[in-house]
Amino acid sequence: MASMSDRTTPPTGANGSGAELIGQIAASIRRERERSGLSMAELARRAGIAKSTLSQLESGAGNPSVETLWALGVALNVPFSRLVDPPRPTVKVLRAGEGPVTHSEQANYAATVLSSCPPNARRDIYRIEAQPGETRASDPHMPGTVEHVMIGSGRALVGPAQEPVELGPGDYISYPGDAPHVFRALAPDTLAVIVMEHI
Amino acid sequence: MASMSDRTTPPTGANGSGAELIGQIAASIRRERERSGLSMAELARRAGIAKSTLSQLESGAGNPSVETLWALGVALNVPFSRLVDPPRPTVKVLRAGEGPVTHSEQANYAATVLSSCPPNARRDIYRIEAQPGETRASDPHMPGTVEHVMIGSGRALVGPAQEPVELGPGDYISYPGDAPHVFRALAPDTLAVIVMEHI
DNA sequence: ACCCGCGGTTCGTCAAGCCGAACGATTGGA
DNA sequence: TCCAATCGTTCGGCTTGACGAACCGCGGGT
Repeated sequence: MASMSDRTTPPTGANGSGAELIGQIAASIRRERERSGLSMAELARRAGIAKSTLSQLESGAGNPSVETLWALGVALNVPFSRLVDPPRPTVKVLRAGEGPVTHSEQANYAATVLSSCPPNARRDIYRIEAQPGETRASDPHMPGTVEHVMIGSGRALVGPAQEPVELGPGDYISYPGDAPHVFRALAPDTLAVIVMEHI
Repeated sequence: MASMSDRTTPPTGANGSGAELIGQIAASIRRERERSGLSMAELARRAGIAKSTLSQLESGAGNPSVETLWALGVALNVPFSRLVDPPRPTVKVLRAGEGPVTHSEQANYAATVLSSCPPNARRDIYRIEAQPGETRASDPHMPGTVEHVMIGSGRALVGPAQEPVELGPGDYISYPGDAPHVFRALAPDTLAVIVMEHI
């Protein structure tokens, strides 16, 4: 079980495409609107669209333009993606020892994927267990990527390749992941979490 | 500076709305298409749309329907949201001691917001430093929320309220955040990271 | 030189989104 | 009871997105 995937907003391809999509949007809009207790007229007014348009959208007669949908997202104060992809989650536990296959392994470096998104979605979570040794440099990832690192125990030198920062237990750093960056353990059994988000 | 916000895909409202949006979409589509080395004709074919449509979209003459945009997302194998919101990040460091104002503080519990998203976006990152004591129960958050917890040091009982799990250093768990759940430290100075994502 | 294929843009047509207004249905107050 | 306000739906129209075909520009093969 190397993947441990959980879904997000992936163009899955296994998607019923058209009708399926607008059905979800219709349901999502109605759900979010009712959740925030607005009437169609009020929501339409805030979003700057005709209430007739909104009515048709919620009734599933759809395929709105992105501007329209965006306006609704703004008015509902809800991230765009939630309107096109409603989800439901589950519980997962991963014991310290049992890496579900340690993803990337090198002499002094062991990373485990805790939670990843399908093909190339929005964020991955890694557990890093590292031993002191030479600097481990990562090539830039997708543009727009951000990495968040939190040290659990030990010490590490981490951050942008040009100006890494020394961190200890409880320390946190975030930096662009689309530029060269490094991670080097300074103490034995250094434990860290890396959240890599692709935005 | 309780916020430490970084942007994502929020209907920010401070958005140049129309033209701004379709401009971003135009750029994103072109960027992603070229990144995957496809020609307009080929991408249009895979997405099942007319290449003329694609041409107009990339040229900024836009406001595509969601179906069209979704089809492109599928063909490009890229999450929907990336097509409407490209970002750029910065570096931030937070030393163990210096909570930027410890966000939520109780006798045996101290949570610090490491990284949060505007109003109600997609994910927040917390650092938890807890002392043994009574169980700390969290009310459900937004529907669709998922929490990821990684223990850095110490021990803690964490998970769904009905069936929490005991975790030690390096242990990881994820569970629905829209249902009641708990976090109880079992050892002094228990350190944890919580990634809360709103999907 | 010629032609064929390919990448990208432009044009004319058709369908569909979006809009304002008008329409039943329901609720609450004078 | 009647009126007014609100909520949601439905109906012409104007606008615009999506499509196919035709159109330039280019390179490679014969």
